[in-house]
Amino acid sequence: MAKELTVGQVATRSGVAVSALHFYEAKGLIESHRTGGNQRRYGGDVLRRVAIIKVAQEVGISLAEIGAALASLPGGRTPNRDDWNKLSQRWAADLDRRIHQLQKLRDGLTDCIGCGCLSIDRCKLRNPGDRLAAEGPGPRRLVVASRVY
Amino acid sequence: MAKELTVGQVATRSGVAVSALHFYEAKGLIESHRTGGNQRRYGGDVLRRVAIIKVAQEVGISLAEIGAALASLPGGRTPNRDDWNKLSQRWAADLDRRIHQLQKLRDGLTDCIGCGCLSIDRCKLRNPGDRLAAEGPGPRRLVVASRVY
DNA sequence: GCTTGACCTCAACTTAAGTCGAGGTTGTAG
DNA sequence: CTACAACCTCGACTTAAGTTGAGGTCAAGC
Repeated sequence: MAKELTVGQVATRSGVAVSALHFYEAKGLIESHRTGGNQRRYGGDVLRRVAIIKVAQEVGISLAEIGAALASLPGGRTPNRDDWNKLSQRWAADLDRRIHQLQKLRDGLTDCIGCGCLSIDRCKLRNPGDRLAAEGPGPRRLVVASRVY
Repeated sequence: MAKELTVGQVATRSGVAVSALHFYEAKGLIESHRTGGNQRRYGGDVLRRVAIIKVAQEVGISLAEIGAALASLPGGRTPNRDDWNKLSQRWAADLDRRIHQLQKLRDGLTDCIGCGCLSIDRCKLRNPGDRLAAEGPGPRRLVVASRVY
């Protein structure tokens, strides 16, 4: 049997703070069972889960989305190569979309250099149709949320 | 003389909420003078300023950075074509950097598809050297802030 | 001259992703 | 068997970019 890990061990091995692990657990992203003295013990699979969480975060995916993705893994078991495949592909596609959106914005910005058109309605960047260009998991997730919901 | 605008008028014309305009003013991004009855009145230039703020935000630039950029405009005057030029170029360069970072991440993700290597230290995505790949004004500005400062 | 809608300030709340600290318990090395 | 490190919970705090609401004032049309 793989040895059980304490929070501290998971923290040092994964490079994530203990408080963050507590937090992930509260959010249902990872799980543990408890010792008689109410201390957490983790199976070795938690390291891979945390690794996935971190990678996904770097890719710009929110914990909520990560949680949903992890929860959607059949049976809630430790993700295997195939599961990871699916997540990777999904997230790579996400990333692609965001890259394209940013490229569109960049092109618009380049076009606008020197045009001084910002207050004019026809400017690409100010065109409402293109306004959703920066949508998706981006810097303004909060703003988007508060605007939309 | 260009007619003065009320907050409400600026709000409808710019598509930004009144509360957001108050907020921008508190942050020093826009200015107004007051009527005898303490109500805000704006010059027409505020519309262009707000337009610039929105575009910059869509590009992923924080209000703090936008404020700094606007404040750096010589004399605090209404930005003219040349000023806009400089800002555009700066922001386009920013955007470029972020696009490249995301592309690096995407490539890493693609390489990893099916490799099942997440728990292995040599994985590109888990390599500490590449960890800063998602740095910069991105989705995790907050996270970065709370980690770094 | 009064009513109604737009405006004012200020404080509290929101979201995400945690961190920090207080006050108390557990587990292990010596 | 005791000291001390590591663990526990819970609540408050952080940042960004605003929104919401209370309580009060202003301006414009009739």
